[in-house]
Amino acid sequence: MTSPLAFNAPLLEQGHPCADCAVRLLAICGALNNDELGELKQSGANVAFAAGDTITYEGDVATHVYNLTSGTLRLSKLLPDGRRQIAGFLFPGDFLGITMEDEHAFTVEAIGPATLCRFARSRFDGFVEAHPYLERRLYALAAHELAAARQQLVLLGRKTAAERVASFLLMLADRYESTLDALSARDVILPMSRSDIADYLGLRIETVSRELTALKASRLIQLTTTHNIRLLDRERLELMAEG
Amino acid sequence: MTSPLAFNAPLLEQGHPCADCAVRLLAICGALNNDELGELKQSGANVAFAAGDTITYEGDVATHVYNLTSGTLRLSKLLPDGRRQIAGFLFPGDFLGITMEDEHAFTVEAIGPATLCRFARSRFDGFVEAHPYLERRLYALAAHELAAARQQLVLLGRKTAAERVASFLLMLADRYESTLDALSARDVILPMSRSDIADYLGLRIETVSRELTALKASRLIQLTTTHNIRLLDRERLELMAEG
DNA sequence: CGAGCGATTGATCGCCATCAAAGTGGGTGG
DNA sequence: CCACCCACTTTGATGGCGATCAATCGCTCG
Repeated sequence: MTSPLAFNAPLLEQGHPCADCAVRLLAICGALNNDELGELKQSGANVAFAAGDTITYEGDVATHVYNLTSGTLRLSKLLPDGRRQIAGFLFPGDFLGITMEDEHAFTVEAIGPATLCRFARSRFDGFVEAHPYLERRLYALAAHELAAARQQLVLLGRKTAAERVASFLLMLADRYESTLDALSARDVILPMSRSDIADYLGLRIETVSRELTALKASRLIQLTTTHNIRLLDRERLELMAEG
Repeated sequence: MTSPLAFNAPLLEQGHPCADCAVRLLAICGALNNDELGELKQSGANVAFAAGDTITYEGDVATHVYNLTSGTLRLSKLLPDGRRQIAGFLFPGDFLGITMEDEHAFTVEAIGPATLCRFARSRFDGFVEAHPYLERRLYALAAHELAAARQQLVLLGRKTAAERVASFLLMLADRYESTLDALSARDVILPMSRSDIADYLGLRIETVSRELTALKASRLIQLTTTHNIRLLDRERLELMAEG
């Protein structure tokens, strides 16, 4: 899971190809000025995916990098017998393609309809080389993702089911909080299914469901709909998340 | 867990401060020529730690970066009630300091006696800025660590105790295999205690011990000493590691 | 209105944790 | 040099959390 790490950037003139991009100030584009953005855009293309579509397969050659402009993605890995672990979710503004390997280490799928800004890896690499601060930005993104992944190691290695679910809700809330178009940090939208949550938290869907029910019974959350949760007592939720 | 990612580099003249460094070709130093290495070395200092010493505390301000020259380190994080998760181990040649945050996210401790090459973060950052390919190298390191951490997520989220222990032994073997001074990929040295292994694998020490005993009984490994294991059937071990 | 899928709730099972005790080995002091 | 000590490891007995198996609910869409 990543945070948008928003940047300040000047407004674009009308007609610029990125002028109406919702995530222009996030991810890597926020570090670029108009001219650079135009230059980069020339080698990019908008691509759309439907719910459930696969963007990249684990093991495939990594020919492109992407910026997620709308929707939510999941990064997952399968064991031979079908057990699945979701390594993280990507939200609008997130960059997809931090790797030095030739092959994708994870399968990336669209949870709902999603649009991405795609660049050929070769051209992107060349562009990065010509813009050193982009390199630094990519490094910062990688370092940030690394910290998040290691935090998730603590969750998977040592937390109870209740702690995992509480942590997950707070993570999502923080994520929305740091995003520009957040309604409120209290109202968390879960774009993913219970199955996705379970595979992210190292649990089964029944356990996720039970823990959510328990949180509701304790008046810590309110299940507005299946995919909308209101945090009623953030403080107690934080205590619960950390054991 | 990281791999050394060795580089080719010219021999140093006698008297160079890094001439007798065992890990000069690994980590980030391998990407530098003599003059650059000398320049970097001027701002660095060798520091030694004893078994159990803490190099950095979780939450402390990150004032330095390090290159591990000898020994093994563990990166760990504690929950308020004392539960511990080890996020990874560092081996000679590994770089310590991939972060964009001001504070250390993890506690780093020496498992046995260890020596490190230390640099003030401010000076190191300046040096990196002046040497763009170092920046790229750091990015590659971060990407590599990220891939390793995400692989560990699969282990912690979805693997059984037996699979975790088998995976761990193979990871260590791969690690030694890619290191120059490896005796043989069959003979794995475990510098860390059973407690460290358990906290890395999300298990208890009793379970680690039991699984090692079981592997021995199945003739998959041989416990030369408590901290030396010989892999007798790598193929079956690999099957076991992946479920 | 009915079909079908995802989510919830309930009952039972099993893996690994926990509690407990014995074994082992390395280091120190007599 | 040896005996003791202490920490680490191994082995054994039992228990609990979350998985598994199973049934029902409820929403969405034809």
